[in-house]
Amino acid sequence: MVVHRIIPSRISRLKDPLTRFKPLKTLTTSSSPAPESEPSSSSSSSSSSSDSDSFLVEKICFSLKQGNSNVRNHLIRLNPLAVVEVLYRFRNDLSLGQRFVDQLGFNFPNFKHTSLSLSAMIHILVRSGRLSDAQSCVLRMIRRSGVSRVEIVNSLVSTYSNCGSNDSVFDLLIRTFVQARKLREAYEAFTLLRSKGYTVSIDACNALIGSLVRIGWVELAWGVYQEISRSGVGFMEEAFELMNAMPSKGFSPGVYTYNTVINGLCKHGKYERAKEVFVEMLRSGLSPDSTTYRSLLMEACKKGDAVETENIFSDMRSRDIVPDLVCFSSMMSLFTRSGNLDKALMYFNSVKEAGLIPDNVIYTILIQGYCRKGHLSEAFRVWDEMISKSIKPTVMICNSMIKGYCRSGNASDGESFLEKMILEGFVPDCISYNTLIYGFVKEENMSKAFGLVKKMEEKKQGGLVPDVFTYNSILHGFCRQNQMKEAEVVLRKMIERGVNPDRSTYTSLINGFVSQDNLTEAFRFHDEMLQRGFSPDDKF
DNA sequence: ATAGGGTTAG
Repeated sequence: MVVHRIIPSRISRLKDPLTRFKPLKTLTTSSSPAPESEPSSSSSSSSSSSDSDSFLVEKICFSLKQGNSNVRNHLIRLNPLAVVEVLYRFRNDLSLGQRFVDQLGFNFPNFKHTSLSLSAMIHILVRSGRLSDAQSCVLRMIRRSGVSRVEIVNSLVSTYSNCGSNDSVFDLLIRTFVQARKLREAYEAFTLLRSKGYTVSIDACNALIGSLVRIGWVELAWGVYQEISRSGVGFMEEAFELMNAMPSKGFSPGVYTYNTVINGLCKHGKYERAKEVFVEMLRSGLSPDSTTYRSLLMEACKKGDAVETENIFSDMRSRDIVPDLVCFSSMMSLFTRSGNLDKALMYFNSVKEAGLIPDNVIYTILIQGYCRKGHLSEAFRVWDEMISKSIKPTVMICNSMIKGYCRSGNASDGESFLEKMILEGFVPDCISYNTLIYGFVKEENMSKAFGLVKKMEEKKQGGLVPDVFTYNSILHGFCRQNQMKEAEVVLRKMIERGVNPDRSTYTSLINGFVSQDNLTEAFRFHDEMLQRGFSPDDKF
């Protein structure tokens, strides 16, 4: 059985840099270092490499090479420039470089580093593969007050070759900025590095682009993207290399980057730009995947552009990319919104042809489409099919059916439907009742409407609280029947109950008074509406 | 340690 002893080099490999850089009480000698005995940059600051400094550097290097693990006595007189000097000496011996860094951090956690000394340590740690330790140095560097991005980048760059470093140091810098949510800084550092001819890996760029896109700084993300694509061959080579290196992951970094940018541009309504990037993607020889197409397709749907949507869709099919349920539901929603139910039904059938199983959202959209037009029998056909596939009707679907009854002028059948569903265990919500209430109001059946308001408040029906939609429906009903006194009572009641009137409330009131030729009252409510911060309806 | 979601009321 082997007993492992804890030796200094083991301590130095402890994962958490903070514990390592903190002096351990049990290990520090009784003569703990007084603050004034700690090395400081001010003590011998002026000369960059005085004779005493270079002598000190020699002594430290010698001691470390001899395997003398405790060079604490020498380190006491150390200044940041000497740190840099020592690390330059060890550029070809990473284990000694690490030992020095660890000794320094272990004995003097409060050493007053400069950007240069931290940079040198970062290079050594990155080369040694100790990324989390390197990252804590980066954090230390970027958190030092009054340090500009230019200084940070310059420090890393000026110590770069003497430390025998490589560009993955810059990846770490960018990633650290990104993780610290300092995206402006990350972007500036990226730009600076690129202007100096250094590269940042595709991965780090993607992390930056993704974060920029997420907070809406699509312009900056676009800038990073352009810089990547402008740098051309090198980057693309790297992309393809990576792609070949990890086929098991199943995605290509090039496609990934484009998808991030395209999706971000779509999300922020910059569809035309997204299309430009898409074209650029095709030109660079990459194949768009379902994510690429979904971003474009969904944005085209949201815009209500049916022609564009169908172009994207057929383009996608021509590449044998199978659209998923989200693509289909987006398209069906587009066509039901514009009243083109034939098209919606066509895509509903395509769902099955594509080998997908329609879910409740797909059924909702189709049922809703029919119900909005009052085509109850079609809606029921779809409903029956849904039930036969053992998909349970959701509140939303039931509400759509209620809407369908009301649209076809049959609010009381809608109420029967609701009651039947309640018996089957369905739990209605405010929208269920509000839809029905508005249906009765349109049929000028105010007593039924009132009855439902009472009903929705009953505990056994769910104990729902009437909201602004409920009150607006009732108030609207009174206004249409020229019962303006009653309408005002409703207004007062809703305010009293803490439900704020909205633009629709005032529109009903104003319209009611106008149709009675009572312009004084109409203007009074018009002013009140403006006072409450609602802009007037287009009608005025 | 990297992108990504669809459906309801006046």
